[in-house]
Amino acid sequence: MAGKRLTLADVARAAGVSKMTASRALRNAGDVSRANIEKVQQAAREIGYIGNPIAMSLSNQRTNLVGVVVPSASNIVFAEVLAGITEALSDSGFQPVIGVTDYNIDREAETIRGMLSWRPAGLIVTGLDQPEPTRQLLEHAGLPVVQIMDVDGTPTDGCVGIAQTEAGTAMARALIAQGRRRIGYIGCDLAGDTRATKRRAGFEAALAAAGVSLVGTLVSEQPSSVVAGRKLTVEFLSRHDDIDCLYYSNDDIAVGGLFHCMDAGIPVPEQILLTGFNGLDLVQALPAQIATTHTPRHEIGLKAAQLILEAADQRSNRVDRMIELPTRIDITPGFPR
Amino acid sequence: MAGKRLTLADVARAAGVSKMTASRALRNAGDVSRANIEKVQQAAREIGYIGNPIAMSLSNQRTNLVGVVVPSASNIVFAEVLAGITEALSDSGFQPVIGVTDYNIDREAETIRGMLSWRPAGLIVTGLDQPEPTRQLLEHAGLPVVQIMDVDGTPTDGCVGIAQTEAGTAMARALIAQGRRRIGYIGCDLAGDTRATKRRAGFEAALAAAGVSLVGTLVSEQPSSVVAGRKLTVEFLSRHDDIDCLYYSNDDIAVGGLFHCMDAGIPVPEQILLTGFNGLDLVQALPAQIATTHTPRHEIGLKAAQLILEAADQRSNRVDRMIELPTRIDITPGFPR
DNA sequence: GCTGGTATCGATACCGGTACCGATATCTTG
DNA sequence: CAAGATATCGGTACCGGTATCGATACCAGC
Repeated sequence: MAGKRLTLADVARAAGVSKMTASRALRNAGDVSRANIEKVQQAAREIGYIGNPIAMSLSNQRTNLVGVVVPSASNIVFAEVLAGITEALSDSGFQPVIGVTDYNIDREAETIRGMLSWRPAGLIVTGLDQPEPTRQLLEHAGLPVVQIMDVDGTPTDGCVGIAQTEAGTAMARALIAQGRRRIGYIGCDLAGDTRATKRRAGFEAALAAAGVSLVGTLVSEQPSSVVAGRKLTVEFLSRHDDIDCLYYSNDDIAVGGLFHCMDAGIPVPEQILLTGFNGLDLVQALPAQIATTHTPRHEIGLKAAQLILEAADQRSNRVDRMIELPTRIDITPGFPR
Repeated sequence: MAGKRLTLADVARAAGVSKMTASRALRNAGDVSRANIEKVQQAAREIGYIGNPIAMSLSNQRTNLVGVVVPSASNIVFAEVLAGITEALSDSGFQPVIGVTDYNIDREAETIRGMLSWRPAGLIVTGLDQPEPTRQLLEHAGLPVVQIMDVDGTPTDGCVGIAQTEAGTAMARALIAQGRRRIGYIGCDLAGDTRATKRRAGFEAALAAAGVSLVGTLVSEQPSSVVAGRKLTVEFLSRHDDIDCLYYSNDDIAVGGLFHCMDAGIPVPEQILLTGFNGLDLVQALPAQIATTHTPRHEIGLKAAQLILEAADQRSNRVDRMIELPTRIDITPGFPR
């Protein structure tokens, strides 16, 4: 039943050695005879001792925690990034601590501050475009920081992501190559989501370079979802009916758009080519083709965590690496128009 | 710039008081004059002091952490539960620490053990059916534990979820009421996912009570996804063609099934009524109707976290409450057959 | 036998907070 | 004015580990 938790002193007593020797024995820290190592480990096992990471952290000024800051937990994209992070950390002895900001910069600053107070072994933060005070916070944190999702800018330390602006540009070129000219944009570009904004900027720039301008734009401040995408599409089409292509800020809303088109009898992609972003699993199974840009979400999480682990391994407080992962455009030709 | 981190002693020195007085002033712990409270808080603000939760935890034997153990991070269902938990915790001063088990019971035990070593303020664990050793671990953890998703069984402490078996039963009755008789089951029932198994059991039992038995069953050990659902449906239909209804273990694979039916020209729900589980946002936007059971995923997370907060608030180490949340069947009548 | 080296161990001092209790000063009260 | 109450402070001992360094024992070498 136990009263209080067992401490190292209990192990030491059970093994008939000092606390110090017990500590060294359990950590394989040397300066202990083989006989005592076994005696201590045996004793620890028998009484069911579990170390106290809090005391350990206080003592040696570092933890086995990795802070992760994402804007949304329910968005499947970040969920997959988190899965990548957890996978990389799973057998390393490190534990992720997740913070969610809801795309709110104040909450982001607060979350980061809260995490730093725990002196984690490293920090993974979404995005490159924190406001200056937050950036300072990261800069002077004195621990490895990896910013993820994005490489369009200057990271404070490490960085793993994709070229967002370039992704928008590439898709614009691909759509033009498909012969599309009357293109609309529909987005759930939350204020805090600079990635979507960058893609859109790259997209519009490339269109302009080809002498094309957007027929119309519809931007919502709601979080993206299939339902939202469907509604936005209805609204957009009620304003602009002469359209041969729609660029959505992500797959979720593009899929919503597709569902509307299917119900409305609009041939996709023949009449309207729908374009999302991310390359979600879902997209491959759809009963009609939509274009998308595949992004390595899982791998972003994986790499980011690996960078932290490497830095922690060599007791460095910097990562100082920038990793750009490739994206891939997936576009099935519609009938030529 | 800074050399090392600021400590309470620095604040005390700056304010011209003792460590103890500074500590009390910052916590509003009483026994401090109004003048000193302001002097200390002013000093803390000026030098930019951030408390050290590690030292604090070691000292008063409790943390502001809430451990959360889920089987999957990328599954949207758990992502939404996590969102609910983060929401409930967001302004409470508590932080969630998330652990992912990948439906592996060994990893689950290990994860829980790791979390307990941090002495969190509480623990939220997915499922009621941990193996005995793990159950013991929770039982003797000496802190509030809430098991979530499921109320079909005996919780070790608190519990927030839905009646899974009953959900299966209810859907079976609803389908029979719709006139469906030739029913098949398609599931991604991972070994560790006892919820899906319970629903299926309830479903089959209710069918049997109505004198109906499943035409066929196809179960996969892969994680569920839209793509998987589509493939499984193709396989199922190649074996059993005389079907008027399919019960899937969740919405993801049901949607995959729908997509196949749409491509294959099978009228849904007229010829085959498709039935998922969860009531995902996605389902409302589909271009064809599928039936589903709405589950309060977000609210499960919310309530679970609230229970932990309440217990932590009154320094209790138990929750001792069982909350069953309602589900709602959403079924649009197809043409009578 | 004495010296220096190596292996092994434990006492002590932290890490950065908080709980507890005693000390001091001011204020009441009879 | 003595005695007790109240408000406010600080010293000290923890919480449960680890780093450091000195102590001890045993060995080889001369």
